[in-house]
Amino acid sequence: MADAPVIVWFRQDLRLADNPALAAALATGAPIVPAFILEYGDSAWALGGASRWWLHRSLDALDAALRQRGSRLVLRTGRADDALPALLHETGAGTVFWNRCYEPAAIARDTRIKAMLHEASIEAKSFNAALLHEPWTVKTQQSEPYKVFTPFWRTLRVLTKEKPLGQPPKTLPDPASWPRSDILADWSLEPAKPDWAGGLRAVWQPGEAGAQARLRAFIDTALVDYRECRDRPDRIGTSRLSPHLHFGEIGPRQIWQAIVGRTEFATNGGNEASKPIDAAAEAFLRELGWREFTHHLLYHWPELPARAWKANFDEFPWHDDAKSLAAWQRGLTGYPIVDAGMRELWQTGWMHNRVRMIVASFLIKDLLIDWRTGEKWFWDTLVDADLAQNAASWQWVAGSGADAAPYFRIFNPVLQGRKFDPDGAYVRQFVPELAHLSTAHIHAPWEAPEPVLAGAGLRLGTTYPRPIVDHKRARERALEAYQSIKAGA
DNA sequence: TGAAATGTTGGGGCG
DNA sequence: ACGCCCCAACATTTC
Repeated sequence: MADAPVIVWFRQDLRLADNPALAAALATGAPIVPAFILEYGDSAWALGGASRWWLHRSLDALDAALRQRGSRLVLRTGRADDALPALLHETGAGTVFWNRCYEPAAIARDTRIKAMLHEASIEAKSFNAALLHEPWTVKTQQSEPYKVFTPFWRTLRVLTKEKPLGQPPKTLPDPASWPRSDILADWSLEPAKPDWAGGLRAVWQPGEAGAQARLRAFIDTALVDYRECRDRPDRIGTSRLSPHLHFGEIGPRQIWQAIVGRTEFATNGGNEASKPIDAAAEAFLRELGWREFTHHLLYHWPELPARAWKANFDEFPWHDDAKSLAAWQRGLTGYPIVDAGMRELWQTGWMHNRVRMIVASFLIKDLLIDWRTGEKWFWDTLVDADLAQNAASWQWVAGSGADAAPYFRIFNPVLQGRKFDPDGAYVRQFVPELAHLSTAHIHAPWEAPEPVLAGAGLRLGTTYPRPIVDHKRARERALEAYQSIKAGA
């Protein structure tokens, strides 16, 4: 059986370095058949449009990287329950390795498949490539999953020592013959008519090389100022690693190691400059901690994407307001910082985190629209759409989630704009019709005198909308609505 | 990982 | 000089 290959089933681990399933396959010395199975979306959380685009590019990149090592990526479609056994049969493989996914549907699928394979005397082993720690291993002293971030983080900080695995060898052992593979282009993951992905292509380089480049660029340029600039959408102050992380083009252990390694290097220098790097590194790793926290939450509360974590929010009197929803989605609310964010999302498949909080607060609290509506829109439009992150973050803003923002925390879009986009550069970039408005009025154009508007080539209600709600009144309305469910808290 | 309302203080104008 | 009022500026509390 020396020639019987091992199948490495790629899923959300589209990388070669620090890939435990691939490393385990290599350790067997057997030929390796790397495979990816595209499952038809039959759930509420089928791949969104932006994710499909990214996946195409990422699979293409993975295939290219494998081909540089004398291997290739075998593509199949259909239910994994059928496609995987078929591939095992065709290749004569008796072993399949994969890295775990932690979404409820994926856990159910993998559990089912593993049992089926064991039944058929096929060796099936899974590994952890996606998280710093397995969700079932991080617990409070009472042996409960953490519900509050800060104590979770304290524990995680101490627990995390693991180093990433290195690069695979220059050549992967290939099978005597390659099984049939689909043609990636036939999957139609990329948009064609119309091709709306131009803005995405301009910003992103999906794949492992792109992920590594982002990480290096972040550490070299933005990390020092991370604490000061992370909330500034007008700067490149964040890592922008989220889509790479979601697809597993880079793993959290690799990022952790790169940041900590960089810190030690700076500290050894013994100069003053090492201090801010330490603080910055800590602040950034904390965000990696939030990612970990949300994935653990979803593991322990599989209902997180669909139902309020705090049950009293089930009775919240949400508004069904198609017109306002459409204005929000298109970036036509009349609040420049909100509109800039929604248009950045539409154009680039991504939105700065600070602005995500602002637009989410606006949808939930100013428009009183159900957080699940926003969750679905983000799911379809974000290149980093991630079930755990998306669900936990929307519930965080709504106030219904674990360790969530208190319900009365309502963002004022004008103040948020002035504070985090002080020069209006972000608004001007994504809301070009406001480009010539002075900084003094850029976040509240309706307060500008008529001559100022005219001078900027603006006609409110025509070239740019008036605010679709009055924030002051919307805030009062939201507080009343929240009051109505408070009794059940 | 807010914002608004309310409370307190202290400087300066003014009778 | 003194008390009174006004109102920033800052602090606290409330939502």
